[in-house]
Parts: sequence; structure tokens; C-alpha cells
Amino acid sequence: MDTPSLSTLGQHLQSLRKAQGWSLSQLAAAAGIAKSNLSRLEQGNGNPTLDTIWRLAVQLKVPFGTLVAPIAVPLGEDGVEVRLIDQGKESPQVDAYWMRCAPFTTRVAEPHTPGARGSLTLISGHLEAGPEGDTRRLAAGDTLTFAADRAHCYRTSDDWATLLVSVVYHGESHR
Amino acid sequence: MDTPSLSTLGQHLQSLRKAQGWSLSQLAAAAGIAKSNLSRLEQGNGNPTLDTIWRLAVQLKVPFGTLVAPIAVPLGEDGVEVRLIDQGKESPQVDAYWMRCAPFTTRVAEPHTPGARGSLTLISGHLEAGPEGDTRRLAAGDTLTFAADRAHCYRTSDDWATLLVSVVYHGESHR
DNA sequence: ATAGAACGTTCGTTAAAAGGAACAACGAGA
DNA sequence: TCTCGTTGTTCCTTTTAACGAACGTTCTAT
Repeated sequence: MDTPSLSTLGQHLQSLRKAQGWSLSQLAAAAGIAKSNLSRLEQGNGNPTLDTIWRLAVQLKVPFGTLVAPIAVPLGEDGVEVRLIDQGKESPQVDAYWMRCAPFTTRVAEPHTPGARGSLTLISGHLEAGPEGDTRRLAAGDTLTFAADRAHCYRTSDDWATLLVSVVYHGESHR
Repeated sequence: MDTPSLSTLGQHLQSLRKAQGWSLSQLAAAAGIAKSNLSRLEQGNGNPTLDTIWRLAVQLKVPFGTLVAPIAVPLGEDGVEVRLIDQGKESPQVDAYWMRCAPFTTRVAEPHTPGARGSLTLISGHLEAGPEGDTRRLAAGDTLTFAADRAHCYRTSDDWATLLVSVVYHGESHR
């Protein structure tokens, strides 16, 4: 496994810069780094320092993580990538996930503990989701709540899908 | 302006490592970096390379940005912290936010573009939220959808609140 | 045309990040 | 007690990222 696709960083860096109307020289000056440095980075060579990345992120006004790990992150084997965003500690417990599914993939999730409910918001793309046998087709912006204590699935057809999922575990303690 | 508090990175790095039961030597070996390197980083000195950060993030299983900008990020002046999780690029456009409010704070959000709708899931704590004059009290796990093209607010009383918010901009292009 | 200013690239030098070995400190077992 | 293994730190060395200047280009204005 290698670094987060150095070339990807370069491309992303460049597209962000151009999108904001900066020239390479300008951005380098504003960020306080040598333009030779920035040039090399955009070409996909090089392995920038935290300090360098940070300065660029500030000037480009991106949340930092966005700069280095563009949306196109490594997917899991099954074409689905899941990231835990946050976890509530109180009762009822709530887990929040960010999720991305490649086209033509199906992900079947095991039932959670009894009483658990899921809530889903589609950020982009199209998705068919819900308890098995009772799925719904969703478009960007749609939300869906469903019983998470039964097997449920996420299925894409010819489009990607990015979504937010939160699971609420009713009942005292489920772990 | 200086780098993202190198010392903060160090502390966070160390707490993450210990939380997962790694020893410094183990983690360094697993990540494929010299332990002298990791040691120096945890002490707050040094300015790690993207490659180094990446390898550590992978082993610690954190979304990378989390490593350098820890969860307990500085709250805004108003006691509210907001993080952009993701942005859809298609139509309708959808923005996804993670948000955390300190006790006894009120955040009033400007109306978004006409037709915009908001969707909210409370991850932990208690919160009163919604369009002004039509707010609802929410507990962990509750969800709420509301018209986002009117001024709306988020208010906590004696408890913290962590939530997921997504905004759907209906209409062709709103920017 | 022609001087000027900006663009982005390539080069050699320098500063510093990463590597590697030696180190003292601590705990577990024989 | 004494050894062995592991902890995390501190050196010194090697590698390399960042710098700064020079370069060829392109475009504009005189």
C-alpha cells in the first residue's frame, strides 16, 4: 500500500487552484512556499510536509482532509466504503456513518439489535435502500428512516451513491 | 500563522495510539516507519511528511483529517463547531455537515436559497431546533426535516449536542 | 518587432525529515 | 539474582523536501 496517490493530490491541488483563479506563482507566494515546490507537487512527484499541506489548505480554504484524500478514496473489496463519523456515548446510543457505494454494487447489512432504527440521507447519486423486501429508490437529497433490526441493503445501479447513515440503538445497552 | 499546532498532533497521535492498545514500537513497525520518527512526532517536534501521516492514519484507522485536526477542535466563538463532511456535485446539490454545540448556546442560521430543505439527526445530547417560531425539542437519535429557506436555529440548554445536518438545495443552480 | 511582465518548469544548494543503532529504564520469568 | 525482552528516548547518518535562481514561453503593450 502506498501513499494516498501522490498524483491524485497533485491533480486535486491543481484543479482547486484553477477553480479559484489562482496562478501557481500567486498561490505559492500567498502560502509562503517556493513555487518550485508547488510545481513539483502538482506534477505528482514529491511528498509534501504537513506544514506545506497546511499552508496550501488554508489558502485554498478546504477542510484539509479534502485536499489530501479527495472523494475518490480507496473502496473496500465490495465496492463500498464506510467511515465512522461519530458515535454518541449516551443512551440511546447513536452511530453516524459516511458511506459511498460504487455503481452496480449491493451491500447487505446484518440486522442490528432489536428496536434499532436507521436513518439515511442521500448526498449524491442514486440508491435503492431499506429493509430487504421493502426497499425504496432514492435520489440526491432524499431521506429514509427504516427498521435496522432486520437485514437491510444498499444497492446502486448505474450511478455512484454517497450517503449519511445513522443508527439508533434503542434499549439500555446493546454491546 | 503556524502549522496546525504540531504539539496538538503529537498529543492526539499518542492518545489515539494508547486508546487502541498499541505500543510506540509496535505502531511504528506496523506503519513501516522508524520509531525514532514516531517518538519525535508524539513529542510535538517535527513536521511529518504526507507519507508518514498517511501510514499512521491507516494503522490507527482514522479518516486522516481527524489525525491532524482532532475531534475536540476549537469551537467557534459562539460555542458551535461545524465541519463540512461532504458535498454532492449533482443536482440537486446536497451539503453534509457535522456539528457540535456547547451547552447554553444558540446558533441562528441564515435562510438558504428558496426551496432548500434541511435534515437533521441528533447523535448525542439534547437540542431544540427548527425554523424560528417552529422549533422542536430533540433527544439523541431523533431526526427532523425542516424548511431551510427560512431563518432557523439550533439551541442547547444544559447539555451538549452533536448532530448531522444535510442541506438540499432545490432549484437548478444556487451559487 | 520588441521590451516587459507574467507564466510554469528545471536545476544545484541547503535545511530538515526519516532511518538506524545504541542507550537507560522497567517488568517478567527462570 | 540475573537474564531476557520490551518499553521509549537520544544520538549520528542518510535521504530528500524545500528553497532560490535561472531558464524557456507566452502574451501584452509600446
